[in-house]
Amino acid sequence: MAREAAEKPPEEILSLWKREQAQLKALLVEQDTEAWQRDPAFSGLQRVGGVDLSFVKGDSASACASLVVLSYPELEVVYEDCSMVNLTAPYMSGFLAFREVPFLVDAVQRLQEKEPHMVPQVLFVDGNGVLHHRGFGVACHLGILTDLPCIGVAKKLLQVDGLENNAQHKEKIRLLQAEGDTFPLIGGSGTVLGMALKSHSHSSKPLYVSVGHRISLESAVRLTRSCCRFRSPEPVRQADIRSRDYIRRTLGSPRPPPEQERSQKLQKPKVCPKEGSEEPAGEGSPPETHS
DNA sequence: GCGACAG
DNA sequence: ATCTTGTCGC
Repeated sequence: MAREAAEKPPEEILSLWKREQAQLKALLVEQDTEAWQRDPAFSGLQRVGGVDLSFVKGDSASACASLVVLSYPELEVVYEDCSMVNLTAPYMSGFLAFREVPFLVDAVQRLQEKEPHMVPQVLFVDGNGVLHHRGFGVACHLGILTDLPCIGVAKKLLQVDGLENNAQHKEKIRLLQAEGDTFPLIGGSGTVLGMALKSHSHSSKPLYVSVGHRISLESAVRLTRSCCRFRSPEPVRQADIRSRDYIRRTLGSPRPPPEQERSQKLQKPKVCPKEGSEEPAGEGSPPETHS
């Protein structure tokens, strides 16, 4: 049933994907387009969204795609959509969107149809925006396909355009002192591709923020700061937590070793190796928890 | 053969 | 992404 995702796509496909990224990139807007983005207190911002995918452990093709919407500035979850999906494309650095974005777009469209008033005014995406091999990461891709402002938030530095996670980079990280401290990620051409941000006082590893669509880097970093209760922005963190929980509740224990299985084994003793029986004859029926 | 490699 | 418990620290 759960086919594995496809093998590495042939060069021909990668060429098509690169062309598509280039075409969509022409539509990219890397500045603030909304009034609330320029407001010192983000007045007018009421809903922030987050998306993420979590995978079933042994299966690189089965995942739970989740979209959550939080109230701003309270950061309380007001909408959640989790759904199991079967991925087709394999993961390839530089082409993450072709693997994950179709399911995220689906989730956004479901929301737009069913509860348009709940559509978020900005989406936090787990991955990069313009900090990308061809300047068009998954956050840009999702932004263009949904026409929503998007912010790319990665947990690891994507080493592109001269950016390296070398000793100097690590030293800059070490110099990030207080929560909110940043340093620019400057590409070979001198362009600022993103910002490393210490998003939480107790986090030694920074967040790598970059523009997805319809927001400036300055606003993106400022809003990311404003949405972090812990290391990652609350919308993404909630999407992550809830997608994992959904998997655990769904496939986590389809058949939690019921007592019946144990009695069957006793009735049909297959093997009784050696003398020591490790299992105390007792039972361990996990209290069925409902809801 | 070795290093890179968002999620 | 996932494999993984306890553990050190505030």
